[in-house]
Amino acid sequence: MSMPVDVQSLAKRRGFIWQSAEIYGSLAGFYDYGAMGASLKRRWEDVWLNFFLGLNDNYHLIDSTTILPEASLKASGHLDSFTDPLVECTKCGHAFKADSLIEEKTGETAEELTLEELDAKLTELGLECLRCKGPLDNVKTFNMMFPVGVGTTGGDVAYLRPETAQGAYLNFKRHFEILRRKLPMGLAIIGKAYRNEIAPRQGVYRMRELIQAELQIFMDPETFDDELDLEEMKGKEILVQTVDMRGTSEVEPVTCEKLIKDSGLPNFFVYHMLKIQEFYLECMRLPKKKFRFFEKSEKERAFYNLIHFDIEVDLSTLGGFKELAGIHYRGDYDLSRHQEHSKERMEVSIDGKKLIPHVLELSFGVDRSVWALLDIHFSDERTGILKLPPSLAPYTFAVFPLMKKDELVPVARDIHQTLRGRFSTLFDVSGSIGKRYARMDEIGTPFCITVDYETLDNGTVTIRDRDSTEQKRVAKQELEKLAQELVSGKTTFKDLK
RNA sequence: GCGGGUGUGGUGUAGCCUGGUAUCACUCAAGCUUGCCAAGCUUGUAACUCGGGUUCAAAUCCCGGCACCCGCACCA
Repeated sequence: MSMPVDVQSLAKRRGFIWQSAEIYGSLAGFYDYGAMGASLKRRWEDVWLNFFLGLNDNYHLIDSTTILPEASLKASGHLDSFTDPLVECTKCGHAFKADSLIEEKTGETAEELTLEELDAKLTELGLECLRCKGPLDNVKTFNMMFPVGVGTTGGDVAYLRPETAQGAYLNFKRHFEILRRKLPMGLAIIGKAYRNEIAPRQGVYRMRELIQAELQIFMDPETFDDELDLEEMKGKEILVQTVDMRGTSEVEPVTCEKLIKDSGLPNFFVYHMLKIQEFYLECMRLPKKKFRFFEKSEKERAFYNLIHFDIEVDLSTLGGFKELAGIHYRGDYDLSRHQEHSKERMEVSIDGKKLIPHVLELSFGVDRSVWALLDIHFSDERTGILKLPPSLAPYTFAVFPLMKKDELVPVARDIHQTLRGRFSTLFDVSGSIGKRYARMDEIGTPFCITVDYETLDNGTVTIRDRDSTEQKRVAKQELEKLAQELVSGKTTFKDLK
């Protein structure tokens, strides 16, 4: 009777997310959000901001441009490290990284060579295609950043930002002044970033236009610990796989104390790991066994990261643990580089001590996290349910008259009117009551309020719980207060009489 | 980017080999009905990925674009 249900088709059918520009045949790696998806994403961002800005009074939301001048990206290292010199075989068309070919042959680094030098070197070494022995073409660059022509002649070279982080670094000096020269100082940006992926696949996992939520914490590594309530870490466990633990199949929870002792991680780093874990496990309600920190080895991580852990979640739609976020200790790399290239002083003075602040970066993929919510909370029991936490569901409440009858409909409409101003609420009369419950299950609405004949007698309505389908009766007058408590989590459905 | 496979209403599909009115289910909308978990009845909306070629005639055969899936490569 029921059709097969899966997350992908539900996401399209119910208005969460799908490929952009479908009617013209789309481009790979670009996605649009529908009404449900946009709402879910917005709520995720709100919860994120609330949680991470709440860590310190001196953490703030800012915004910055998505187009950046070339010089700033030269300084950040993206112009060089985001560009790969590629050389194609003229016969079979296979592409190789030119510098790797030379390095493999000679054992010497070829990273510094210009295109012409690479060409000359390839000829000198008589290198040919590794696959078919065909002759190689000239070396070309492939840049992961999207170039933008600025101005009428397009003469000013600029790029779409490959990460939001730079916006915080470029504005560091001004914010430090505005926010009264205190450390730590946190600058959060939620916005688009762009990467011209060669072959984006796996749905929203690798997008060319993506949304990042990043918090750059500028701090003095020697005093940062003093700002934190390190007591919170006592006895708490982190789900982590360090480089040393690779190969073991299970992710072992490790206490914060042990992680600090064994891995030599700074207190402040582990403290923020704990906070990120709390965010995913409690705010997003991910199950423990599907969550882990995954340490990147020196080879795997970006050169500027001193310490780098990915936050990975086990997603059935993507076939295993996938990176959703990262926590990176970037040292003073970014500000030093910008000081060097821009000639602007990034050094600050705190209590007589001069330093270039270090950066702890908390970086989140918003699209990936939203997708993870769908993946994790989707269940095909009944006819498809999204068991989203109430704080994230697109609609928090739905109000129904039991039947399309003149005596029930206006009462239900009244209730909808009183709730809709403060909560995301849907009113629906169409179809049987069961069908309306099922529709709400599919988009994750946690609570349905139904007006029935008993409402006319004694002024009570039923509240139905999405996950258990249980119903409880409450007085109409108490709905608004109760709604507030259910949303905030102060009261759960189980607490109701 | 390379090799292979695939592309049909909103969703999931039949039809393609062997060219001739596009199947079925659910969804959605309207009406009737309905005292609590996708009930029933009636009516309706709605599709061959795009472009070119072959043919009297193309969803079907051929070529190309785009997208998706798998493998390789890529993913600071």
